[in-house]
Amino acid sequence: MMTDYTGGGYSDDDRVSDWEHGLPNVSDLTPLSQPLIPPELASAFSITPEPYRTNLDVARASQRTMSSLKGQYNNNNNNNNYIQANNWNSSSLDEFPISDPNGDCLRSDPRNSRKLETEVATKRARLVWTPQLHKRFVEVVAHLGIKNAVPKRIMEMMNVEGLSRENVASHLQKYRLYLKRMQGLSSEGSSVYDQLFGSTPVPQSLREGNGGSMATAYGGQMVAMPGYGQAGMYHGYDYR
DNA sequence: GCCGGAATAT
DNA sequence: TATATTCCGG
Repeated sequence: MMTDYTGGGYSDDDRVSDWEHGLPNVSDLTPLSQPLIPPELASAFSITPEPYRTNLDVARASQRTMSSLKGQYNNNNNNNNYIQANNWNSSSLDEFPISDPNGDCLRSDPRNSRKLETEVATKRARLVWTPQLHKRFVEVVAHLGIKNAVPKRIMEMMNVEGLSRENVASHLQKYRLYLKRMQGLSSEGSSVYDQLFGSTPVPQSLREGNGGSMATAYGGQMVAMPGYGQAGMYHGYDYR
């Protein structure tokens, strides 16, 4: 793909920069959501008007384009649309409640800022549950106890900017599945899974709840979600 | 209308 | 598979 007419230190990058420099400014462009032919004009000339597109329509279309391009070239820059929390300072359970919205948290990472928020109604970027976030999640669930560990409460107590109730609900669903699965697999003693993945104990408060009635809801077994073990390694990154 | 949870979609 | 979205009760 790289051609060989790069000479005299004029690299491809330079050429791209020059090319980019000649591109029109964003403000010079007509928004895609705006029809090229005004509806009145279209009807006057018996032209079928373009379908109305909202900014959201445009955003989705462009997202489809980008993801199809991404799939086509399968490059390694695949985390551009993803939220990652790499610098989450986790804190232990006894430090609750945590109220540090401006700390080193989820959206403080530049990659987490939503693009073109004001210009286009973008869909929220897909959340990545890093080990830090997951740890926080588990701590909060433990703190709340099973009765109160519902998405909204968890979300509030996690106190992570931009984290939605839906994010939490989805993760909670999976977490419960793991708890149930582990319970089944290791009816007594430690299972193979514990040795394979390392294990995160089901927090005591999760078993106690507030009323203390739900003693064996999950059997008091050791449970871990794969990928969130204590080793601190996830997707090849060392988060410790 | 809000919410939680399961089912389903991407 | 991980996460998002939809669906259905309460």
